[in-house]
Amino acid sequence: MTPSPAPQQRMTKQRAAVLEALEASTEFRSAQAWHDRLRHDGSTVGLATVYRALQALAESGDVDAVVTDSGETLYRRCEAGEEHHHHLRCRLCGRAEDIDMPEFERWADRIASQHGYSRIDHTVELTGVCEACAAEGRG
Amino acid sequence: MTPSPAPQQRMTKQRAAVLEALEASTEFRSAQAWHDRLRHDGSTVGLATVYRALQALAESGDVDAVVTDSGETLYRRCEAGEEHHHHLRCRLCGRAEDIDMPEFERWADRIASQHGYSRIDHTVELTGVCEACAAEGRG
DNA sequence: GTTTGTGCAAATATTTTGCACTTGA
DNA sequence: TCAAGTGCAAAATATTTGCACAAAC
Repeated sequence: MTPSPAPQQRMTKQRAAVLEALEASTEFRSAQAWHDRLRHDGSTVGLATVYRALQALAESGDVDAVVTDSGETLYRRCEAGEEHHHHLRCRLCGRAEDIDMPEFERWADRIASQHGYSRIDHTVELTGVCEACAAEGRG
Repeated sequence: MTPSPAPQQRMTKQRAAVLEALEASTEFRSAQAWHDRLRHDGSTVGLATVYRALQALAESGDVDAVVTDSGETLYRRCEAGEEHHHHLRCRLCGRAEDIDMPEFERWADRIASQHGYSRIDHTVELTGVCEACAAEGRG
């Protein structure tokens, strides 16, 4: 019965580095990719630590996490205190736009109740090819 | 430059068993779960074969595949020749309903073009707790 | 000083692949 | 016949965990 009111997170050098990396980009990247980037930037942080940090941040809502079709989990920093929102992500370069869809939220709730479902959650991911990537003829 | 016009699939005992299992349920299950069920039902089919079969079926559009938050891929039979559709899935028992959302498709395309994205694809997964599970007070 | 975080390596979990053998069309 | 399918075991990929040590508060 330990109360643990709000699991305090200590600000370590490693965690700061992860946050800094997240701040420096708006792209969704896998834990491994963030780790690579950190190592390239001179950090000696361990892979497991990056996983643990991203996990903690995702749990506290400070980063967005999405799962790709291949089962990889991608992370991206989340605008502070932002409302629940969705993403339009370029599947080639990882760039992502935030999009709002208030109509959808209402619609989802309605459909769910019609089918007798409660405690609804939803995942919406739009992926495509952004203008820059399309211009380069990639893909 | 082999033409390979339409990759013919042979109907083997194993593949038939997989299809039969899929037909007997409307729930989303992981490849491993389908394999377990097949073994329980007396089949001696191998795990790799189940993976290969589900993969082939998903590719040909005969089964629906979704990826969970934890990265597992779930499969379910797909109504023959059905249009693109989405699911409302119970995260406790795996039951799922098919839902239609023509408005959403149009809306997604519009949003995407507004941001300059092309070749749009989307993932929409609604999850919740179905009436039966809620009644049992699970979760 | 005690609790939380870290690095490493080993463990897990899921899915894929190489290969010799079998089988459906 | 013979290309496609299968089983097994090993590989690949992605992530988690145990543990001794270090650092934060």
